[in-house]
Amino acid sequence: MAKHLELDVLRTFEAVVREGSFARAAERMCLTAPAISLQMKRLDAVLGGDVFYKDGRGKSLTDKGQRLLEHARRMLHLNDLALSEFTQTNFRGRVRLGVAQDFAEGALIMLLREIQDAHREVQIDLVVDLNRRIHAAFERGELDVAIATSDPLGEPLGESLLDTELIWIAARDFKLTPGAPLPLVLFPEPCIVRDIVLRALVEHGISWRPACVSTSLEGLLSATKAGLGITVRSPQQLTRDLVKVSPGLGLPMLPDVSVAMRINDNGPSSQALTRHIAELVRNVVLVEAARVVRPLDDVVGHDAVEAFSVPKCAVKDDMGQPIGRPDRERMGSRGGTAELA
Amino acid sequence: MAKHLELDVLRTFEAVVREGSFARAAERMCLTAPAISLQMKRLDAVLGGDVFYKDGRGKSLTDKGQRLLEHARRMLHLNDLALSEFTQTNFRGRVRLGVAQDFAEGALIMLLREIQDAHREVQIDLVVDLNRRIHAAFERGELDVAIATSDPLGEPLGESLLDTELIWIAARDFKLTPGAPLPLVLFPEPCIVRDIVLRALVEHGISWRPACVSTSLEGLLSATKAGLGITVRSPQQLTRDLVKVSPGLGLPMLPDVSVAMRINDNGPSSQALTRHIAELVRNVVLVEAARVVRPLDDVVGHDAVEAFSVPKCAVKDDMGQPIGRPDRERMGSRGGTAELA
DNA sequence: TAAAAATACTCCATAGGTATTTTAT
DNA sequence: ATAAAATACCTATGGAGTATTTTTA
Repeated sequence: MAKHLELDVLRTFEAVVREGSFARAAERMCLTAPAISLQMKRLDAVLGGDVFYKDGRGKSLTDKGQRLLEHARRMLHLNDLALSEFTQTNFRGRVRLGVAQDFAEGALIMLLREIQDAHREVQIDLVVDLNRRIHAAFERGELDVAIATSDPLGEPLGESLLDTELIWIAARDFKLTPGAPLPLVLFPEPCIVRDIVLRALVEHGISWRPACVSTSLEGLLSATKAGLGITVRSPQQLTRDLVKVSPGLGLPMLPDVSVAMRINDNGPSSQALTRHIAELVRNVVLVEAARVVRPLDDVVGHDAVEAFSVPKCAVKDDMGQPIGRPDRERMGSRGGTAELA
Repeated sequence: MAKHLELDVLRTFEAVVREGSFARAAERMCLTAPAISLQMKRLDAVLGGDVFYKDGRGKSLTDKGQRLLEHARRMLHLNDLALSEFTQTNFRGRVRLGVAQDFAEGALIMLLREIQDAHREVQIDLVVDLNRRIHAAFERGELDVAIATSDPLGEPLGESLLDTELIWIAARDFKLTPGAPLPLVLFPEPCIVRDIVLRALVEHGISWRPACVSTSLEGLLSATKAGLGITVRSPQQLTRDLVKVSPGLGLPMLPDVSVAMRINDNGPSSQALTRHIAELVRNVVLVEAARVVRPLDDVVGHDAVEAFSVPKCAVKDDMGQPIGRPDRERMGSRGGTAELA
């Protein structure tokens, strides 16, 4: 009656996207290249084709494939969670997890709670802090797993999980006073996003003032919601009240930032446990990144016409080359195709 | 590396629980009984045993099995959603769906939106109303699919999806005035829950007054939150502010109610489409029913000690016999075992 | 021409069917 | 005694490997 996707195939699929090539995916999955090829063919067949399209020597994801990826990640995450809960791997020990505030939200917290419930012998120490502080703590060996935005000026560190847009965000009813310095709602130093924003403003010769500086994301969002100023975050922070500022207002475009995951296998924590927790956290971050609030709301701006679309989230491979590249062919409501190889 | 659950096995597992027997599950799954037996054995093996325990001639779910069921339902739901989205079954047509207000919440609405997005040729007409009105509309042939609480006095109608507790709910800071008539927050007539509550109060000789009557669930909850009175709903309505009233206060225990799903195959809508939508909706209702807000909050009461546990949700089979029966052996944090056959 | 993916072909692991035994009411 | 599940055994499907061909930068 009901058909089923096979989770191994979906796992391979995810690996293919992550690795950016069948061959490397094969290695990761401990399979041969032809096996990968066949699995992807089967997957394509089950879904009625149009998951990949030929793109030179390699293949790329169609829009359909992109959406499949989201489903696949969700299903794999559930699978991993379930198996983690049931398989008595008598995990025990402590894992020190550091995340930037943007990630310390519902889903991650719930994951940690579920882990706590399932593995009473596991203790997870969560540190939530600014990106740079997370990186610093990791480098001091105080963290086993770190999730934080990469500094665009420095070397790419750890595994790049995804690229996220940075967008200007304001309260729905926020009115910009032309001529006056731009009222900004910011994290204090040392903050990567802050640096990016200020650099962009300086480049464009836009004057600004710190309307609100808060160490907590909560505080930032509240202040923005209250109309104290405008802020810059990833599109995931958009809500019913907090909307994207129209590009028409002349604010500078901001570069994408890369979210990285760093793992320290050699720390005092058990390697297996660390990796396991890291994988679960990685899943949750990727799944959440795809979760999109799709309000058909207007953006803030003078004309306030352009409803915003979904966040552009490009997956990158190990080499740092973007293998998801939206806005291409088959542009659907969710974004474009994603190049694979 | 990573192990995987097989979705066909999980589907079988779900069928076994739903049907209450390997043999009937075999029929539903178009397999033979030994095949079911083996699949369940494999499942058990992957999870390290303890999914079933022998219970007379049949088998019953352990607590672990019960939790597995929740995971299984989520995964199957995602699978069905994904396939529904991708498999161009060129579904087209209209389905008229009626649900009681308690189910017209986030998850169901989101499901409908996803269906809309994926199948632009499908139109779903959603009717939200009181349980009895939903039943009545279904019987008048105005609905293709109906989800509503069964009237405990009448015949069981349709497929019973689950049994839910009814509990007394009040605002966290609500203070009951001893001696005064009980201030109730209720739906107006004709309402099944209302009848149950009033009948119970009459039986116990407790006087009451209609502190608030609203046709909208939203209104009910707001009024309760505001402390206008106490209300009766399923435990899923519990939130941070709305907590369970301690049994110590002497309010009568209320019977479980059964939530039924009724499908009209022969209506003007396409049979395949109707069944398909019905299955998706069924999934979502079951998955949501398991979703538990587990605040470690106190209940309202004089002593306010007993933190409430998870809702008791027993799955029933076609014959109306409860096959999930909590509070038995191996009582875990989530409930007890569930008898199968 | 060199890389990556697709194809051809073989093999074997295993899931499911039929037949039978075990178990519990 | 009967209904249900477990076991034994067999068969066949199909997934993965090795070897080879095709593709394209």
